[in-house]
Amino acid sequence: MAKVIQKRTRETRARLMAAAESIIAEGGFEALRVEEVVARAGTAKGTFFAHFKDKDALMEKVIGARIDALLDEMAAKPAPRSIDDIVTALMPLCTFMASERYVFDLIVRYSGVTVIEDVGEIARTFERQQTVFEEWLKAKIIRKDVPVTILAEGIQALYIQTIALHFCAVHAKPIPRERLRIYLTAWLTVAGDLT
Amino acid sequence: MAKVIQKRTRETRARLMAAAESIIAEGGFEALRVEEVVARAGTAKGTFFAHFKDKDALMEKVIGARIDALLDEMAAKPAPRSIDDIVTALMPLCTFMASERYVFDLIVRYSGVTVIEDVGEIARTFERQQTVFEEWLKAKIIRKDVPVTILAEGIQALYIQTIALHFCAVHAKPIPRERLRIYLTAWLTVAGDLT
Amino acid sequence: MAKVIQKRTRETRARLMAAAESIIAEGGFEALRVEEVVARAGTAKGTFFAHFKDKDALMEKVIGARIDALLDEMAAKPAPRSIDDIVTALMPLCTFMASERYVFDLIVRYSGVTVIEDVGEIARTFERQQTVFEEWLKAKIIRKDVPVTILAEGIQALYIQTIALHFCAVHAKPIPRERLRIYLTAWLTVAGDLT
Amino acid sequence: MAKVIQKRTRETRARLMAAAESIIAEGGFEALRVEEVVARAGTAKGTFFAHFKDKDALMEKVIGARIDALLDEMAAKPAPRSIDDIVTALMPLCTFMASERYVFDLIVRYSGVTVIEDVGEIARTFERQQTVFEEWLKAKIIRKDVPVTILAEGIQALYIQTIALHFCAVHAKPIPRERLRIYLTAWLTVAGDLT
DNA sequence: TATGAATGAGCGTTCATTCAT
DNA sequence: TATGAATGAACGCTCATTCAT
Repeated sequence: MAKVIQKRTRETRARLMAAAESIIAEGGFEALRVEEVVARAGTAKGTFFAHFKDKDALMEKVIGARIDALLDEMAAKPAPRSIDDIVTALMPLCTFMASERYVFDLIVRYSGVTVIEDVGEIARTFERQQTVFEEWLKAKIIRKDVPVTILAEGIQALYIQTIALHFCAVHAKPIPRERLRIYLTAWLTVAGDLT
Repeated sequence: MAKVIQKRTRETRARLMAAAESIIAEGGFEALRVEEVVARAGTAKGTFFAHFKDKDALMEKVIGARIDALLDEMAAKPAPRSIDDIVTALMPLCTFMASERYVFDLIVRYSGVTVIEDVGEIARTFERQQTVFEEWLKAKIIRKDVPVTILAEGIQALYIQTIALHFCAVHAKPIPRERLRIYLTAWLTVAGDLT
Repeated sequence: MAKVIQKRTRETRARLMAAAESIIAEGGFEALRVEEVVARAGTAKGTFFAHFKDKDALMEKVIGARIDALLDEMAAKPAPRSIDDIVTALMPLCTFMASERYVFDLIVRYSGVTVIEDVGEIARTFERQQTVFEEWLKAKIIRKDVPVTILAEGIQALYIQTIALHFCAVHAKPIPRERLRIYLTAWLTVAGDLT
Repeated sequence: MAKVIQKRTRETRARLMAAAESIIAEGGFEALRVEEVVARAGTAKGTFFAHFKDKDALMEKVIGARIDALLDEMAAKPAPRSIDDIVTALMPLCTFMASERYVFDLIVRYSGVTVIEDVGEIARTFERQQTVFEEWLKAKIIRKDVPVTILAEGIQALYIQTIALHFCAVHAKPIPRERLRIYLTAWLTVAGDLT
């Protein structure tokens, strides 16, 4: 009995998510309006807020799913063997995060756990990123004088810095992978050649 | 005659700034409302926007002044001689930037130059930071395999990451200077001892 | 200068009121929607709430105006000379107040002054009613053993009771003036003949 | 078997009523939420509406029970022998009805019979009130020129008016029994002395 | 009977920003 | 420069009631 109800709930939520996805596909994340979501999902507005605390909670779910998909791909491929490989491996993630200022801001805002019991979707993906990065760093090429955990956190700091600077500049697309390469070379090696 | 008008203008602007400062002193940056500012300054709302392009422009002015004051202190002291000294020197800046989520977000958003001709207050202080950091790095202790400019940018990336993680955690004050020290040790030396 | 602005304000408010009146004329008070008012007035929603605390405040204004108009008529005619005359004179007011359950409830709720400094429109008309009633009662026909003020308050109590009972019964229109006549005969004379 | 089910039904209903009573005891009638009632009763929302037509039906039950208890006390005492006695006898009822604006409004709304077949709890107590008042009025002190039924209705009108005015004023507790005394003196005697 | 997810329609709010005077 | 009424677009909320299971 309880299971049946859960099913209906899941279906409604799925309809809401699908509606959100279609809106985002058409006009981007920033253009998403709650009113439009419920209209497309064919539900009442109250239903939306019964499923998601607020609009941001939905955004977290959608963005979290996207990042998860990217991390799946990253984890599926063989670990990068060089700094350049790492940069290449990071690019899809960077590209997504830099796709919209709105998305970047939202990710940065929710990238951490505010209260332990209540880990948000995005925060969860950031923890997963750490795992993926650490896996990469077990390869031989990397400096050994710094714990892998710290190196992984640094990768995050440096790719986020790269995106931040990208938004600051006069929006020169694409993401400047050269800057990211320089950062990571310096960060991950002890005698990097920076040409 | 022109001078008289300029004087009145300056006075109005000063009243607006003073009103803003007093509101911030009482309730923090986030609580500042334009409505409240003009009420305290005894001007009309329109007057506010005749003096500041928008609310953020006022915020930039106030925050820029604060950072400038901190940079003045940093520049006045002798250059730090060790990683630990650098961390210590960075703490006041980190503390201010971590004082409010709102302040941190705003600084990050405006830390870069969007359009060359229109360098904002905060962006200007970030350029000044680069100069200060580069000055520090001319001391002997630092790795030589990476250009000073890149190292300075990395310092920024890493102290910002430290603050970001600080906001994520369950707000364990004070700013975890230990994390910052580890980051900078790894970043600035080629064979740091991290014990 | 201030006068010019006041003029614009007055015009906007007039447009809002006119829009409200037209909606009420078409569908009654209960059917009034704020959204529809601002749509017809051609103003923003924010403007509505800048002029009226809430929807009820607008209702008070409109209903207050209606009652004032009725009181104007009542005051313009010669004072009633008999109980029957009084009943007749009261009927337009009763009819309006009984026109919609929504209107009656709203009038009853706002008929008093909650805070001295903030006399609402409807409360004001109730004070005016007292004056009108007292004027009537100066005629000869009325009992002299009770102060006019008390008698006037009683008239209010009894016509409201009449309307309340009217709503309770299975909505037999029109307002049962017979019941009101009996009440007032008993209230205003010392030896009324009740047939 | 049927009996067993009836027992469970009765128990559920009792739990709902008890939950409602405890909420009212803590925060008053107005603060009662169906959500909270079912939460405390440990039932589902649907169950509530299987037992009570709507929220008002529950309110009627609770308020009706309170008024009945007051009427029991009134009926148990000897009939009042003077206007002052009547006022005294009415005070508990007035006090309860004036305890909350919400209660007063709800009672006024349901005090009459809307459809003959469906006499609500509150309407029933109002009919009972008539009987009690009429019983009182059979005593000698009262005017004889008006039928007892009308006098009883008038008592209702006037004590309700008293409460209404009480809500209007700046909430001067307690209920102004002096005003009620004046009203009833005028209503029930032919040559009342109001000094 | 019991369940509880879904409904629904409108209200009030927010508050930086604009613009006619 | 100064004024301040007007803008505006969406958000979040309310919460009694319904209905399919």
